Amino acid sequence: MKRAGLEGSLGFATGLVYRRMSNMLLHRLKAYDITPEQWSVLYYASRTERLIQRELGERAGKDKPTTTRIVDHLVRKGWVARRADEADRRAILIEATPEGRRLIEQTIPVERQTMEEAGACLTAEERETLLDLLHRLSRHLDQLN
Amino acid sequence: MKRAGLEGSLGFATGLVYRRMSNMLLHRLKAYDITPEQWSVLYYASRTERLIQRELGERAGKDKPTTTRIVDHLVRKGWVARRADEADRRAILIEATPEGRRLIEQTIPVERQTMEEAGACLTAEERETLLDLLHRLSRHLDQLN
DNA sequence: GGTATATAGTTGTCATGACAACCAATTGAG
DNA sequence: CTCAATTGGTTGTCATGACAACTATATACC
Repeated sequence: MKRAGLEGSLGFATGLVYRRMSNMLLHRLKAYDITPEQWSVLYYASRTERLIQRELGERAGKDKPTTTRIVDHLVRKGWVARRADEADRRAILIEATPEGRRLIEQTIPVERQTMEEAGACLTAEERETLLDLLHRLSRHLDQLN
Repeated sequence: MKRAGLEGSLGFATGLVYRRMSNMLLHRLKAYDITPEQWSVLYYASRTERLIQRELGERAGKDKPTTTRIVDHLVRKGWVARRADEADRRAILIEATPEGRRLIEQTIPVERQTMEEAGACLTAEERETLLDLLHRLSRHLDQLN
């Protein structure tokens, strides 16, 4: 199919969709004073015990400096705590506080609902297809480095 | 299908793919001293005559402040010029310079090739499907505002 | 054991993107 | 015509993300 401008570019198309989705979620989360990126980090922090900062960042898809700064924000807001790792003194264990856990439980439905509405123009099957294609791309791009 | 963590979230998946693709292109364009976002704006500037800054930003999917700043960079590098619009004295016409046009012609194959490699894990048909789903999402999200 | 290398984290700088506040010019309603 | 609202653009602030440089600790190799 012939497309005008950059509409045929995968990078351009994913960027547009990502920014719009992220923005939509930003507004829905505004009442909770948390950004989508902070939310994803707090989410993973709340799901796992004994997670060091590097692992947390990797799961959330963030690099080291970004992880440091997002965790800084979460600490300042009282949603996670940094704790020494006695086994490896370079490492820092990140733990969600009770307030952080409460916030995540409250907002999981907000995230779900937002993604639901964002994807409402697609059938359930199309959404599955899209997720599958994105996951394959993601893994492929990870390997290219 | 059951997925761990945020893998089932469309926002998380598109964000991951977008960042990785954008990063890949950033490296490929490094030799030309242009970022992917600047590239997309210069691309549209080079495709159309008599484009005012707002229109340019809209096509490239940027808001007003972002457009101002990206155009600032492009002007500093000598790839576009700002020109008064006699019909509307609020508006500014953006025009790609010959150097800007030369750069875009040189780098269009770089962008194409990069997206080609990025999408190499998908069949041509899957790529079409993906683009179609993304375009539909993009339009849908635009309407939600 | 001692040195080179790798790993975990922090900090600084820059580009992008979101938002709000602002200026100037244009449009529209009366 | 006049004043209010809209439109085009800029600037400031903050969060995110990329990169490089740096510190401190751990691991590997001789």
